[in-house]
Amino acid sequence: MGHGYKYYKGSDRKVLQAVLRDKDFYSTEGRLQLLSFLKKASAPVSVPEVTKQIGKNLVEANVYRALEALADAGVLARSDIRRGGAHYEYPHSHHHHIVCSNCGHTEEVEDCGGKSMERRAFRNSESFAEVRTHALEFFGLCRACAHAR
Amino acid sequence: MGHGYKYYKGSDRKVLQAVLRDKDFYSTEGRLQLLSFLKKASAPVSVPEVTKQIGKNLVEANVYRALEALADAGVLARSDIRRGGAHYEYPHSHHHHIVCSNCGHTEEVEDCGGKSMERRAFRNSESFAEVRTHALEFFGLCRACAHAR
DNA sequence: TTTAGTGCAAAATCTTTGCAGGGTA
DNA sequence: TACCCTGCAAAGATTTTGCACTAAA
Repeated sequence: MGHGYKYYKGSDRKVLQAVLRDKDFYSTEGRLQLLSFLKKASAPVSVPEVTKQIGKNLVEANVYRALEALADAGVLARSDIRRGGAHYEYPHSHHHHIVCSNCGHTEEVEDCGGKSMERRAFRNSESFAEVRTHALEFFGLCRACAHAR
Repeated sequence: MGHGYKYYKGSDRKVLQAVLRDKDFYSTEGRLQLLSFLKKASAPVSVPEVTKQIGKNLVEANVYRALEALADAGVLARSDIRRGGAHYEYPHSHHHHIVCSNCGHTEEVEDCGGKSMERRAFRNSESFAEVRTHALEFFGLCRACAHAR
């Protein structure tokens, strides 16, 4: 069995181009900007945020289309973080998040044994042909918000 | 340590009234209808869906307020299920869902060792004072959609 | 040249907010 | 009575859609 990733050589831009081609996406300027931006971001970002930060080169409607497609293809990870809509991030590693219910502060959580959970969920399911992915989020109170009570 | 639930005697309505009072909510007609509806539902439901189904007795703005408050108090469970906004359900038991990415078909998944995951996430976190809950969803393809390819 | 991606504009959905009046403890 | 809850109305945020045009393969 393979190792599950590809070794891309070259500059960041070329890496991202290769990622896109590998998934049968046209390698366009807009998508390269999106991926590049998300690759540098340190937390999941919402569509309006991405759009605003990148500037006028991209239209919001299209960012929705692009990020959703990239997430469906597994190039990006989507998390529903209970703060106004879907958030996306570049999955440097497989992980999840703890989110402060009060202020939205986010911290990464290392892997949870996700693949084995997926396998178990699939085995016990009655009507599913495959399980492709999962989403896991923890919610609580960060120390700052806990103090402010 | 306790067993984590209360034994309520009496009719459904009285049970729900007790649940509400127990959490310091006023026991109002609107909330009783919401809880009663969700208790019978077989899958997580969105706010617009609940509102439409229950009828004119409730205003959407209020359903948002009520369900969010009840979820925060632990009376309901919220799942962000990648289908247009938050969904709520009456937690007959602690469980999660597998959702078909194609058609939205939903099936329940038994518990995942959630409490121990929460404890582990909390222990490894750097800036959190507590972890209260978690959300976990699996995504895949149901058999019907897999065949239709 | 064939197919996919994009900008633009409009609409549909989902959600929040403020406030005055009515219900619950 | 005191406080919470609700309806109403309005605004804000998020997301989807159609279509003509452009860019990538």
